[in-house]
Amino acid sequence: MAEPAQLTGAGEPDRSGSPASRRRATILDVAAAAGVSRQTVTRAINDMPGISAETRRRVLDAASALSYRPSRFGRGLVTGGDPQLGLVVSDLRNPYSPELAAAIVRRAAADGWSVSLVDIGLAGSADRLLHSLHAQVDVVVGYLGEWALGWESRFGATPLILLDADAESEHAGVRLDPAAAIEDLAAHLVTVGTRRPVVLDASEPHATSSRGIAILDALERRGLRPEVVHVAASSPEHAAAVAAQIIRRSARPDALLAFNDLMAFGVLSACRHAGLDVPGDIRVAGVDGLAIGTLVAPTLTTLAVDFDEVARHTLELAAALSDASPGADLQRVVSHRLVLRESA
Amino acid sequence: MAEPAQLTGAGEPDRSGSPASRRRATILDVAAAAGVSRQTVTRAINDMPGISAETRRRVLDAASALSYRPSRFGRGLVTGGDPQLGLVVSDLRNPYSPELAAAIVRRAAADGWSVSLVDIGLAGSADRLLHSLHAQVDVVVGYLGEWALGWESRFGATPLILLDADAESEHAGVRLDPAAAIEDLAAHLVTVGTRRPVVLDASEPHATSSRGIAILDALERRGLRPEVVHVAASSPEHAAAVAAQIIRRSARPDALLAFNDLMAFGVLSACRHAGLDVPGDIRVAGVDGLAIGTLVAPTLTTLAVDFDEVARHTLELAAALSDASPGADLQRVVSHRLVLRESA
DNA sequence: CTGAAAGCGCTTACAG
DNA sequence: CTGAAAGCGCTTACAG
Repeated sequence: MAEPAQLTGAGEPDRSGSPASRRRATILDVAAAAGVSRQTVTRAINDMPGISAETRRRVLDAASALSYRPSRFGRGLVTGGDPQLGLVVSDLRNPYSPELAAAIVRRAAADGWSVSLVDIGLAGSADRLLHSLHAQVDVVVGYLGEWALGWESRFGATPLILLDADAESEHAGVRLDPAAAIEDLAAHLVTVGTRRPVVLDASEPHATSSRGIAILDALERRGLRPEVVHVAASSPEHAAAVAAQIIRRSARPDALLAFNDLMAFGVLSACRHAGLDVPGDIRVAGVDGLAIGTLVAPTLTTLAVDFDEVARHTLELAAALSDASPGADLQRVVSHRLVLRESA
Repeated sequence: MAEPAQLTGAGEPDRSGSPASRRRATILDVAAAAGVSRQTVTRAINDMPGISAETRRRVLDAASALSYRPSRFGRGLVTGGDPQLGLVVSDLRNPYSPELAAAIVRRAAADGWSVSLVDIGLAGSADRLLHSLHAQVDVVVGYLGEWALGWESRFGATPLILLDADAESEHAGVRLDPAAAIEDLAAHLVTVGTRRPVVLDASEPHATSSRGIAILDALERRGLRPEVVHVAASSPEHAAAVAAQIIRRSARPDALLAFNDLMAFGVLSACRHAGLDVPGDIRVAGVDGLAIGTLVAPTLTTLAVDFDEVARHTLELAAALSDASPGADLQRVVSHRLVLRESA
C-alpha cells in the first residue's frame, strides 16, 4: 500500500462506534481503501489523464462506498475556487428584488461567479447575516440601506457595491437615474391634457424623496401645480388606502403618479373599487418596470429599470474590485426609460 | 520580529513591480508588517481575548494597510465553515421561483445556512452550472427537471433534495399534493352552479399532467363533463392565446381552470379583452397561490402552496442529509390549500 | 499577553 | 501510469 492508513485503521473505520461514521471521509481514507496514493485519488475524482481505467474504477468505487466528497475548502485553498458574489436584498417578497436578482444571477453565472443570496429585510438578524456573508464572499453587492454606513468600519476589507447609493455617495455602486424618463412622462401627461396630477411619494411627511421632487419639478416646469401626498410604506395596501381617499375628493385628480410600481398596483386597485376608469377618469403610472405590470388591468405605464444593464455594471465592478484594479471607474449610472402602456 | 517575513521582503512588497500588489495579502504578510506572529493576527482579526489593545490596533492597522482579508478557504478548512445550500430554480423570472426562494432563503438564514442561487432555465449552461454548484455546497435542492436523472451518476456524492419529484420517486424531496385542494375547488364549482368547465393543462397533447388528470377526475366524480385543452408552455401569453379561442366558442365554458397562476393571469387577460365578466360570465382559477394573485383584477382564486412549510421541510431534510443521519424520513409532502378570491 | 508547532484536506509540480 | 514532497492560508491547542 502506498501510504499508511494513518487515520482509519483497517477494519476500524469509525472511532466512536456509532452506526454511521461520524467523521466525513477524506482523500486519505479513499486512498487507503483503494490501496493507492492520494494523488491517484485526485486524478480519478477530477477526471484527469494519466491513470489506468482499472485504477480509476477502483478508486471511484472506494470513494462511493465511503460517500467521499472533496472538501470545498481543501480544494479552494489550492485552486482558488470560483469567485463568490454576495447579493443583499431588503425584501425578497417585493417583486423588485427577484427581478434584480434574476438579472444578477444570470450575468454572474455567465461570468463564472457564484452568488449567495441574503435577505436582510426581516427580523433583527441583518447584522448577523451580513457578518456571516462578508466572510464567505469576495464582493458584496446590493441594497444595504442604513447598513451601508457601518460597513467601512466593520467589514471594510470586503469590497461593497451599493445599489441604493444616492447621487452624492462616493462609494462604488450602480446608481439609477430617473431624470430623463421623468421628463418624458411629464411631457406625455401634459400632451394628453393632464390638469391635476398628484404624486404619491413613499416617505415621511415633509421629507419628499428626491424622486418625488424630480417628478414635481418636471410637472411644475410645464405649468402644472402638482400636489404631493406622503405614504408611510411603499406597499400596495398603503398606497390603495391613501389613493382611495384622494380619489373621493370633489376636485378629483386626473393623474396619480406612484413612487414605484408596487404602489401603483395599489392605486389601480383603489380606482377599480371606486368604479373609476383608468386611464379615462384618471391616469396612473409607477416606477421600476416590473414584469407584473403587463399582467394587471389596465397594464401599467411605468419608468422601467433595465435590470440587465444594472447586472452588467455590477459584475464589471465586482471584477474590478476583486482584482483591486486601481483607477477603475467605480460609479455607474443606469437611466430609467418611460414605458407607455394602458394606464397613462 | 517573531517570524521571518519569508514571502514579502522588507520594502519589496511586490514581485512584479506593477502599480497594485498582485498577490493578495495573507496572514503572514500582516504579521510581518505588524511585527507579530500569525496567531496574534488571528486574535486581532477575530476579536479574540488575550491581546493588548495596543497590539490589536497595530495589527488592525497593518491589515487595513495591506487590504488583508482572511481566506475563506484557509479559515473554512479548520473551522468547517457555515453549511451551504445550493438552490436550483428553473426560471427566476417566473414568480413562482422567487416566492419559493424567499421562503427558503429566510428559513436557511434562521438555521445558519448560506444559500447559493442558480437558475438553470436559460441557455445550455445548466450542465456547467450544476457542476460548479455541486462542488461548492453541502446539499443541493430545487427544481432539477430532467437533470435529476443524471445526478446520481455524475454528482452522486452530493445530497440532492428534489422539489419537483413525482409521487413515484424514491428520492429525498418535498412533494406537493394538490389532491385535497382540488376536491375543495371542484366542490365549490359545483356548488356555485358550474356546468361547462374547461381545464387548461400545460402539457403535450394527449399527455395530460397528473395535476390535470386529478382536476378532471374530481369534476367527473361530481357529474360534470370537463374538457381538457393543452397549452404548449405555461406562460401567460400562451394561456391567453388559447383562452381567447375557447371563450369565442358558441357553447362558451363557464369555468377555466388553469394549470398554474401564471396561466390563469393570461386567462384573466383574455377574458378582459373579450369583454367577459369574471366570475359573472366565467370563473377562473389557478394553482400556486402567488402573491400577485391579490394584485390582479379580479383577484385570483387559487390552490396555494405554503412556501414556508416547503422551506421548513427542505431545511430539515438538508440537515439530515448533511449529517448523514441514518434512517431519517427523507420524503415530505405539503398539501395545497384552496384560496377563494374574486375570480371563482 | 505572545509565539512555536501541528494540522485541517486538497492539488501541483516533480520523480520515477 | 503511479507516488513522495511541498505548500495553499488559516486556527487550535499548548508553552511560556
